Amino acid sequence: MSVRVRFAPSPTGYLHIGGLRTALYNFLFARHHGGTFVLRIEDTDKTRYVEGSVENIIEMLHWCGLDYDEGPGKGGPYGPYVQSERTEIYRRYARELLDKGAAYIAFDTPEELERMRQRQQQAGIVPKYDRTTMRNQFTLGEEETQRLLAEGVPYVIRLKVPLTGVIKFSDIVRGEISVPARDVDDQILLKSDGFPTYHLANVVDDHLMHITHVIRGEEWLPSMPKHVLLYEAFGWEKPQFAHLPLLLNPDRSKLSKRHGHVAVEDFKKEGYFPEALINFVALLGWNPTGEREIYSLQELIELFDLKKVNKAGAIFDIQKLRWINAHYLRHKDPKELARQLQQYVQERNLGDFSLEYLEKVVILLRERVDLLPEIFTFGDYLFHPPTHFEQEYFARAWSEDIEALIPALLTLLRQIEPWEHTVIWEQLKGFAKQQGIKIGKVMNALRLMLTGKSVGAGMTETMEVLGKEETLRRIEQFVTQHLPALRQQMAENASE
RNA sequence: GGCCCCUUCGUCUAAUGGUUAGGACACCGCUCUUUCAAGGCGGCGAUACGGGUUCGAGUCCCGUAGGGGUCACCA
Repeated sequence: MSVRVRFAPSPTGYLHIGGLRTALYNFLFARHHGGTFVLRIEDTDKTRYVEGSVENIIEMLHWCGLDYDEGPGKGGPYGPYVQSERTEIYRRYARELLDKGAAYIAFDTPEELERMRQRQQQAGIVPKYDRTTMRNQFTLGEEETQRLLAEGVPYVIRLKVPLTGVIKFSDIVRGEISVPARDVDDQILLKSDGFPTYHLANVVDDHLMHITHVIRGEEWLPSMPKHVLLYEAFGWEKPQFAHLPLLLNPDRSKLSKRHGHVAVEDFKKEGYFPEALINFVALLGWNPTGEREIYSLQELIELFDLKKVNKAGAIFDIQKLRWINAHYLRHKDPKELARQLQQYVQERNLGDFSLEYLEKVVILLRERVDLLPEIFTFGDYLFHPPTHFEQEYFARAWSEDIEALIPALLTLLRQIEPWEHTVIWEQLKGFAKQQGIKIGKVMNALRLMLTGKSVGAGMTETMEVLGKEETLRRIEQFVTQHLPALRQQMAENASE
């Protein structure tokens, strides 16, 4: 039987980084085995639905290269793939459970349930639905139940969990697990609004969609006994289960947006590459060798093995993500990067720059930043002449000697041909030697005049990218405009 | 609190019962050098604790401690 897995998010917001990891492992498992990857939307809670989430989930999965084979907008043999369009199915199966005696009807109001929990809490026992004292099929009797139903009194359908015995199941990553039945609650399967809860819908759909492996987050482990009971009540063969370790905040709690963003979309906006995000997230909880850090999606597919998934949760370390992103930044095709950079340029209204120019900018700065858009802050001077000059750097890099050399320097630069960094470098070295000055002093002065800041890419390379004309213009502008202003500032500071 | 899960450097992780417990991020140092990076080289740094099984335990068993998840007409 061929592998069929599903990613089943609920549309309550944006695709979460933890969701992405779950989706990724499902995807990798499916592709590794030549199976099918299904997307199913679990929107059985009308009150939590957020407009646009389905689109966001699909868009982000696509951006990451995790395209599904069956699902909303794509169809497939076991649709519909949106649970709110399948309510009839769940009602039918809930009725089947009723007929089989595996579930029962209950009429308790939310207030009554709340009071029950309070009583239990005060008595020091674990809150759990009490089948023997609440208002349900058993305490009310068949006749009364039918009467209330006929009257249209709201009701729910609950799972009839055995009072004794042990529920056992096995998990691919965690092995054998058993839970005493008395600790399992009589879960509501069908809500009074006619919608199913997760537990019913999930089990029914996984069965109907022929899912062979359920790969989901560890937060679902506690509800496994209920699901096991459901499969047994229906007489269905269970899929195999794999509960993935959680993604954690730095304080080891479940990953949340309290410690930074968690929406995949936010990482995209910040300029992370999907390859980097996938690469990073894949290695959170699984590792093929431990000796390598960089893997393409294709390699991940080839190497993926559910049995090697870790048991312990993993802290989401943004530092390492940045490092991986920086790695991709340094190894991607500069032409492609230039195209991306051009999009950012347009979004930010920074002006008109040719792809040719942007490619040079990328090559110049890619080793100095972790994220492509950081080029705009780190290398702002490549998009407009410097308007701000670091005072501390000015104090260090500027001197009377240097100032006296500017006319000669301009003359030298003007006649440099071709305007290439190796030639510029040789000429400047000769110039420094001839003037009896350290080359470093010349370079620092140039850096100050051309960029305004103390750190940046190689100076002669920067000059080449800027072009001769722009270089000369900036030097002249510095001397005529910025220098007097800087002097004045320095004087003001000194007098304070 | 009940139940369930988990525990190797600060972090992500590797290690058929036999390794000086390996790699990577971060940090530190050196190197390169016109600044800053990148790269190269090196350093720091871990089997939670206590018992047992075994010739031999990170690895198997038990216990303790710590952490997490979950206990809804949410998923």
